[in-house]
Amino acid sequence: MSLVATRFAPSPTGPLHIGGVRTALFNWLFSKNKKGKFYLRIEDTDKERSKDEYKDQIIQSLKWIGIQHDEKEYIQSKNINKHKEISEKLLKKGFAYKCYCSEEEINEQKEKAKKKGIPFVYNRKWRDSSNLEVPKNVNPAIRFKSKISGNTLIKDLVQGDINISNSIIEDFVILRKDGSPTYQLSAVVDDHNMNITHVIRGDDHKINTFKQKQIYEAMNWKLPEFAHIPLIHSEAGSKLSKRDKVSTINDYIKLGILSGALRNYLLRLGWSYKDKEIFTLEESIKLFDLKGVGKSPSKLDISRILSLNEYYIKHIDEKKLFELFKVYCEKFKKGIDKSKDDTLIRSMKFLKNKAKTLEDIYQNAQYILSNTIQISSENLKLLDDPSKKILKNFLNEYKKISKLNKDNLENILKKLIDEHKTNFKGVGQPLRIALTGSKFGPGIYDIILSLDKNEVVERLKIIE
RNA sequence: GGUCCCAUCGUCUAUCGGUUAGGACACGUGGUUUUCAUCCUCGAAAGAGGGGUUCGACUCCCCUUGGGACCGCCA
Repeated sequence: MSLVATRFAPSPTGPLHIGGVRTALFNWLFSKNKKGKFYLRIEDTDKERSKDEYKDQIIQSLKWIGIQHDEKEYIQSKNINKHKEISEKLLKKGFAYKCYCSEEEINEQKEKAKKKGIPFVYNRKWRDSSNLEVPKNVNPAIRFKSKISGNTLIKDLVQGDINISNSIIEDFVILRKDGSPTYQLSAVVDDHNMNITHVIRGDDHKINTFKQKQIYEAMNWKLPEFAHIPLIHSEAGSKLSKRDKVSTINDYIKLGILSGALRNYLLRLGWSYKDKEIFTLEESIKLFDLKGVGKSPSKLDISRILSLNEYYIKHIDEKKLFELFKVYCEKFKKGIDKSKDDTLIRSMKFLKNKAKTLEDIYQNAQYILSNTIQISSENLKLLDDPSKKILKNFLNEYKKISKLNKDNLENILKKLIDEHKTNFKGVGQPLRIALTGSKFGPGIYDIILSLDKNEVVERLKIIE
């Protein structure tokens, strides 16, 4: 079994944030690069906090960004019996023991440790309990018998060699008092059963590797490779929190970010390949490796995301862009009337040139989307009598045209500029305001050409 | 506090002992343009500090400083 297998193992206790998405991406990319498998495992052994809605959110997020897991997602809680079985084995083999300490006792130890300013390590009271009296009516927790002396070395594929003294690893709990397995046990058992070859996860799991390695050794199981990737920091500079405004995929979808852009951004956050900035999905699969992953944490940079998004908006197929736009509007704005579809599809080619996000397209397409044009009092002032006269003349000429194109329009405008002894702005601005209500927006020819002829007439008529 | 990790422009990063330290975003300038943009030109911008090793260090080693992670019967 030399087939590479990676997994992403989130706990459904909250919405997945983009740090997690990046971890999933790296795992997925790594396995696909090696023509291996990528699994999704939902770690729901914390029954109190796990929720189905979060599980769905996680799966949706991954799907949105283009990550597809092999086979059906694994639900960790379904394997609880297997985990318990292993715990039993460890107990029998003498690698684990029953701990009858009460919560109060443990808390007391923690308090003491805190006061002394030393790290809390469980005092291993029940490790060798031959002369202790087992209390009645107390369910024990099962603790793993960690090594007390010596050192352990982990060869991390990203971080390099990490060496720590075994004495700082406490006798961690593998089975709770209520008989349920903890993460340390479940993760190892599942990784082993799933034949995971590479565990790629956030830096914050590094210490767990030293605990988990001991379980592998006790069970005589093959140790997978480990790679701990640096965390993503918020713009403020600390670990990404669920409270950060832009931390979940949905936050970005709401902003009008395209999945390709975010995928590309996340890929380049902590990983690089020479000077290359833009990666198609195929390229990223082909080029991804763990060597390119940096060691230092990186900060989230929204302007970079926006700029990448701008690139993707400009380079995506226009029909496709329209479809995405439509979905975006349905979800976050008002649904688009079918009658506008053709106009919008045609207009994408210039709308996309002034947009960093789908939201920008929405703003610039207002003159198409809404049937009534709102003109602010400030802009209304710009439509003075001379301007109105220009508009009137324009309307007359415009009506006469049988076949509209840019050349025709250009001729009319030139003529008007001449006749009224003004410049392009003198004609263009009133036209834009009358047609769109705004001083800003797409090119005036684009606007006129994108609108139906009678629509243009109607809008100009209103200006009296 | 203990343990571990990290350290190049503001940000993401390239450099695998010898470079005028490169690219991208953001920023500034100039130009094209029909408004806003786009686009193009040019520019400013970095090896945290101190010791070594070496003919030569951003690159290797040590210390300091700074930042981060972990220290749950959460995952």
